[in-house]
Amino acid sequence: MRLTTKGRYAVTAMLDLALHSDHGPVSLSDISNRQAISLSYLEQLFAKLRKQSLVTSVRGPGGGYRLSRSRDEIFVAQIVDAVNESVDATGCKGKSDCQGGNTCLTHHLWCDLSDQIHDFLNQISLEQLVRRNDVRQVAERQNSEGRQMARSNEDKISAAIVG
Amino acid sequence: MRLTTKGRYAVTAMLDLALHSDHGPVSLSDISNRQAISLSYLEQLFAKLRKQSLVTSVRGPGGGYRLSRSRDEIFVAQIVDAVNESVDATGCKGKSDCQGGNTCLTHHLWCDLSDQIHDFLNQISLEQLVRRNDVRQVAERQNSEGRQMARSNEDKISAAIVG
DNA sequence: ATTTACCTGAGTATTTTAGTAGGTTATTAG
DNA sequence: CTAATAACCTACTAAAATACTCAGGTAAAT
Repeated sequence: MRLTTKGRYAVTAMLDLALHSDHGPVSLSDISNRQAISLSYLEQLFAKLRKQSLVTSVRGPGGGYRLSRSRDEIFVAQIVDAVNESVDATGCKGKSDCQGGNTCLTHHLWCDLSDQIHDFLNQISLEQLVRRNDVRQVAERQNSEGRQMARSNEDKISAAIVG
Repeated sequence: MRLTTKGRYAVTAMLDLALHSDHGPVSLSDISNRQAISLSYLEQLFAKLRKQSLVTSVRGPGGGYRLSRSRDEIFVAQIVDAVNESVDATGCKGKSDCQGGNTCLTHHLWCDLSDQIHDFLNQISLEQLVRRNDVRQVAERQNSEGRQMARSNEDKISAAIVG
């Protein structure tokens, strides 16, 4: 179990999806605008999330992504694992031969730690996150900002035309 | 709290130090040989460990590093933090202004997760690690291999001379 | 048909990780 | 004293991961 910014991006995006999934599928460009994550990077992440059956996609106008199951059945650990495909916690690639054919000193140790962190993040569902007060508040603000965002995009376009 | 290979290297090295600290200071080249971590990389790591007062150094022949306090007073979380100087778990640099002056959706979330993982790793001391059976066994093997290592180095030297 | 938006793959920039090289300084064993 | 040892320091480099861009697809709705 590795914990890097990549996993954070994925969890943030999935949480955004969970927050807006009640009105049909959510497009990646919406998530991109709200969470300030580049569209192409989201596409890469969601390709992996889809392969792990965490989301389903709907093509065509009005399409986007949906959670593949209810919010209380999707856990943070699953999301992090989906985007960090190199799940080997030990650096030994699970082969126990990290150091000249033998297990390294902290091999078992890191397996244990990794398991425990994994268990911990596996108890936290999207549902629990959505219920958090701080998340709800930030989400509220982002929703209203979304409309302003549309305006500011027009500003950008006109600025581009003007020079 | 980030969890990468860098932190693992540091914990492995500190554990090696803990295992061999009963006969005076331990040199980085000893650790390098036993744990197969490059000397210069160890130097970088130990510079940080020293700044965080986790180890003390003794210069000159027979010198090396010592744990700054007893093994049951040094915790895995402290080691990981020492080498991952960018301790900001949120990516917002703790300023809560990660997204255009406002907190991002998962800001508080990642702070919480980070705290809990941190608490978890902060309960695990070097003393506990040293007591583990698997660690003792690997350490045993590495100690006997150390003597062989000296031989194989001579082989390398003679090989270099010959060809 | 055309738009929307997913999908794919290739490519780039930045950062982090890991290791090199080449020193200086402090210490000690001989 | 001096030669060896090992910490300490700086700068550089190679490789990998991360974050992002671009240029094209393809599928499904309007």
